[in-house]
Amino acid sequence: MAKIKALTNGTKKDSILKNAASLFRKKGFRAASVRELAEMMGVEAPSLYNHIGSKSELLQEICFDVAKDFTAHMKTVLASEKNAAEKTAALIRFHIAKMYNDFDKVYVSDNEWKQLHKAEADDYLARRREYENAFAGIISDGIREKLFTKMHPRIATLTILSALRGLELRQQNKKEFSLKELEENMVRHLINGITI
Amino acid sequence: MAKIKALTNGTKKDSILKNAASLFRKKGFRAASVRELAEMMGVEAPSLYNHIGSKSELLQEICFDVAKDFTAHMKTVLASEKNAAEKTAALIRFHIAKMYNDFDKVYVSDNEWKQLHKAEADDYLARRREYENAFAGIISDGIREKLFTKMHPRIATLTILSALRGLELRQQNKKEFSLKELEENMVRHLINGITI
DNA sequence: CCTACCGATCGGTAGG
DNA sequence: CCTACCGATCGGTAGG
Repeated sequence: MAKIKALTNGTKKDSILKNAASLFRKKGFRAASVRELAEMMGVEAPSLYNHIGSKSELLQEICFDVAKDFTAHMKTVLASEKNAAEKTAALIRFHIAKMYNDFDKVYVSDNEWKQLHKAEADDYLARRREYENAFAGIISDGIREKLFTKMHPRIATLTILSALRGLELRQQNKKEFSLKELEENMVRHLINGITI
Repeated sequence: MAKIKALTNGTKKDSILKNAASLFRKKGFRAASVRELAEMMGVEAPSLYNHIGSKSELLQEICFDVAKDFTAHMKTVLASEKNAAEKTAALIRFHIAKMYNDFDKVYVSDNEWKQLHKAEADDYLARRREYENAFAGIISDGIREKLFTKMHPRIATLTILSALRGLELRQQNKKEFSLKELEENMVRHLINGITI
């Protein structure tokens, strides 16, 4: 009765996920069809179901993989000896590098998570809120330590995360500036803007 | 043969557009159905077609209405006597106010324009690029006038516009801070960050 | 991995 | 403004 699931080859599943992230980014999750994804993989649509459970599962794996990375990094930053400004800079750099090196997945996670099924979307949003609260906490520390100017920590958090999440790093941008250049400019801009 | 189109009542069409913007923002354009929109209006789906040409037309009107507003504002700023820092601040304030007062439409325009038909998407993107070029030009002026620090004008533009476009102003945010507070904090953050 | 196929949903039209 | 309905497309399954 139950179909025997092929052993997930690892490489194969990764390849599907990579193509899915690219497709979902370009067209949006709802506009992207499983048939198109199958074509990218060089197989017929039903064949994909030997490797995936559903289209929605692909989005889930993309979103929660990315969320896990950011949450893990936040944990190490919070546990570090850095001061608030250094912590903020480390978080900013991580966002930029992730976006630069793994654009499709991060972009899809940031922009298509609303297409997750309700339970997963709620879970994703909860993690996101937790991340934002931790971020705002660091900003508040910075204000208390007199590193940052007096301001609304939530707004500063919103501003920084908005700038980082909204980054659209097309191929053309990558020709205009390097990752290092992007990092240095953005860190300065976003940190100096709130530094005393 | 040709159906006689009901006179666009104005109020009615505006009401449809408002509901469409709200629906498209919450679910995304592709996931939002004409049937749902009809339900919001209290009619059956086919009845909507006495007021609209197509679902896609609604997205077009939302996106190009918003684009027109931003382009028009850019024109008046460019023609003003302000210096580069003042011009940049004026642009930032306009973005924030628009986002605050017309969240659904601006959000849909920023996040769903990719769902426009190819010709319109290309047109929209071209206008967006023009806007970004004008913005980057002002930043460059600011650097030349020694108001802004030496930096990559494209990256500064990307950072500012990304922060502004990515703003998600839910009801909850509006309780945490006022429009004025948001404006003052963000303008300071994004301008001080590049000011000498 | 494929062929054959299904039920659901969608945008939109005909006709009144 | 409604009822009735259509062609297209979609995610996914059966069965081999």
